[in-house]
Amino acid sequence: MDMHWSIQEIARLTGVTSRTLRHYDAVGLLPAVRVTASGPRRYDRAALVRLQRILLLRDLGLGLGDIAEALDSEQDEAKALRRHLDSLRAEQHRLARQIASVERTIAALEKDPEAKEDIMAKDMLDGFDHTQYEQEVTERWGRDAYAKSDAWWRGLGKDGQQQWKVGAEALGRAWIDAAEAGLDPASDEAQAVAARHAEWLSSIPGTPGHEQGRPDKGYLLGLGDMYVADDRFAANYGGTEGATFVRDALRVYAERAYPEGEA
Amino acid sequence: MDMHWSIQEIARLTGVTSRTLRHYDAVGLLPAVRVTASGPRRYDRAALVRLQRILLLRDLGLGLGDIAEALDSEQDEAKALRRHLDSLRAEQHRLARQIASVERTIAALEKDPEAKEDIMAKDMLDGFDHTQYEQEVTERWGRDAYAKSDAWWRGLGKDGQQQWKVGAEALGRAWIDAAEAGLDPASDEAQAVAARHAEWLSSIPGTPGHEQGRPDKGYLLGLGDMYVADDRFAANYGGTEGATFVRDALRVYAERAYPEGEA
DNA sequence: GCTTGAAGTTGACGCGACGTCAACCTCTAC
DNA sequence: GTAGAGGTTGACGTCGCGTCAACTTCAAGC
Repeated sequence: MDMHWSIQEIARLTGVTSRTLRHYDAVGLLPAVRVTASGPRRYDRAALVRLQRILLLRDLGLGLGDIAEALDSEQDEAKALRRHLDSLRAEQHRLARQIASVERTIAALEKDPEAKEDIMAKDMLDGFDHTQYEQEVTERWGRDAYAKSDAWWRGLGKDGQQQWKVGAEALGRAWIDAAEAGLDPASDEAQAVAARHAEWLSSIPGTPGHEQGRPDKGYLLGLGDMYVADDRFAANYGGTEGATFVRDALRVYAERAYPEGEA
Repeated sequence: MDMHWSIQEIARLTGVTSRTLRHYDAVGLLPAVRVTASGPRRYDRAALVRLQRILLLRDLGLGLGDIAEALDSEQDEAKALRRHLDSLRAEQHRLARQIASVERTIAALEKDPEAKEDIMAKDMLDGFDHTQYEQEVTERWGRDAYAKSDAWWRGLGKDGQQQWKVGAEALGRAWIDAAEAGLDPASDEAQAVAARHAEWLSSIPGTPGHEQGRPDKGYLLGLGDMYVADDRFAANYGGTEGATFVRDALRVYAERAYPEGEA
């Protein structure tokens, strides 16, 4: 009645490779008994039972670290499994959103094959009329602001205009990602995007606050409302709900970045 | 009108880190222009456009290698995206199955908390009555086969019996995984499990074919049918449909492993 | 001229769970 | 003696960068 098995016997028995067993030994997940320091590994019945539990949890998708925790801290496999389940569900939602995005992109490519350049990397130098926003900007920030802004725009030149638009695009993607991920507008991730947004705005000459190196608080809040209210702006942030997320995040950012008494 | 930007400008513009840009340069995905070999990297408008396409595809979940292929081989972004979509869907199904498994395991743990040992690592030395299969084995393979088998079983001893059961468990998991993955019973993966199954069977003294080092062809096929017909056996392979998968895979294996004329 | 700072450069390690050599030892069988 | 089976210990590769570390270069302020 043998009291132990060789590494190959365990491997054949359980269907894992001997390399895997050596790895589990190396990381301490399944220590093997050794006669001499550098002699063959031997496994006893207790090891075999432990390996079975390891494999069960591994099949359920847990990482080796989590498996070690669950097995060693005794009594909370269920807790570990529930936590794991949450992360699996989150991953599934992420996948679902990604699949939807890929489908939309494919559909757009198929609908208008010639639009590839537009979709894949809109040059945006054509088809974008900066002046279409004249009324909004003028009404909200005064004729002077628009005049400065338009002069700024024409003064940028081709490269500068593209630079501005690329920044807007990148921010749009970042906002959409954050909103679709279901983040809290007050979360660190969302606030980091808000900070990028503010920095980007203040880099534009002619915008209120440009001289101060950071956007005017009222301007920031007003922009947020405008994104939500106007579909043309909202489209840049994934529609009205995306724009709402942007507005909320900007509000939180404004409250934090401009303490009491500041304009 | 500047014709190029520094690495930091591109980073701020697009929201990626400079480390990422260096990486893309290093792997050739987005080569930068350099004045001297070890001087600063410079990016022009073409690079900026390429980077936008890279980021779009990256957001859709493609790997850098796939992105490089899609961008360089021109004209088949849609093809690359469709292939990617397939893998995303496969991953989603895998996740769904895994979630279901975790849920079942949690439910089992909650329903009977004391069954933890049974579920997590059934010792199986208790509660498993080898003799309950006497009738089936006897009827199908003759009283002599059962007598030899039973003598073998009792002769195994505690360790040997556990060894046998652990092998059966591991095979069960492998079969269930293969069946749930939607594999073809004739696929390489399924046939590899079938080969393990055959090897495991032939290792048992008293089974038809043990002396030949490989199971009797008829025995193998008969077992497959028995797994499907008898729920108690089928339970080891995830129910009737799992057992059906096992039977089909074993049939294919038998046809291939025992060419014409062989028994 | 000297210091400091900002921005750039090239390595190199780390992550996760092993697969996959490579080089070597040891025991048994012929 | 030699071949083969089965064991050992490294060490590299995977994927997409994050994160130091150590160094250079350039412009501004003292």
